[in-house]
Amino acid sequence: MPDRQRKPAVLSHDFYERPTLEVACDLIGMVLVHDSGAGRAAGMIVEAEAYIGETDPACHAARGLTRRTEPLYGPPGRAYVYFNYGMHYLVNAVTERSGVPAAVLLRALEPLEGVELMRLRRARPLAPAVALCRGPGNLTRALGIDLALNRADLSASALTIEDWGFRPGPLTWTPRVGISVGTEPYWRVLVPGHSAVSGPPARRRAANPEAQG
DNA sequence: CGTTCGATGCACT
DNA sequence: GTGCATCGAACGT
Repeated sequence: MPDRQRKPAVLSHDFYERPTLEVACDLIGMVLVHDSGAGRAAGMIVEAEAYIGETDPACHAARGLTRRTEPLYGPPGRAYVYFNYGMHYLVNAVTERSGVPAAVLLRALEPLEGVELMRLRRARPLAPAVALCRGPGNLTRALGIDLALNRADLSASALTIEDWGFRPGPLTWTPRVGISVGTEPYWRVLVPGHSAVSGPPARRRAANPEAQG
């Protein structure tokens, strides 16, 4: 667990109302917290991806405004949660400003609180703690995030993102993963070498802190 | 170590 | 009917 350097502070809407790539890298080290009836679970964000506008072919807004993509066009600082592959919920933080469809997909967390609750929710409760929130589908499962939290206010709801003072070192940017278009830009940001980052073990080990900033 | 593939349900055309 | 911003088990090497 990284050293905590200050008391938790919930991120305000201003944090999200900025260029999406800035928000994406600044989210690394922040803490996603879900306070539910079942209890509290939280983890530090170690991997994220930016999806930016209707011209980004991998962004859900590439095909325009629909009922599903409506939250992307809404105010920044809200959650955009959707259901994928028939079994996984994925959570994004909406960025930019109203009318500009953009968001940051949260892909992996280092568990900090509620590890036992995460185990109860996960399909593989015996996995090492660091693997409980590795991958975008896994982290929503571990934190109990589903469509009920779509459009939730990330500054004032059961689902928040907070600054606990963690400041990971230099970050690495790579192409986004799991998509068939829009793989050119390096819009995935992560803590290099962190064992909670998604992907095969070889790739996680291969990352080194010198990679890039 | 690597790759392949089934599960599973919904939004959108 | 098609295609997913996935996961992990089951294989092959």
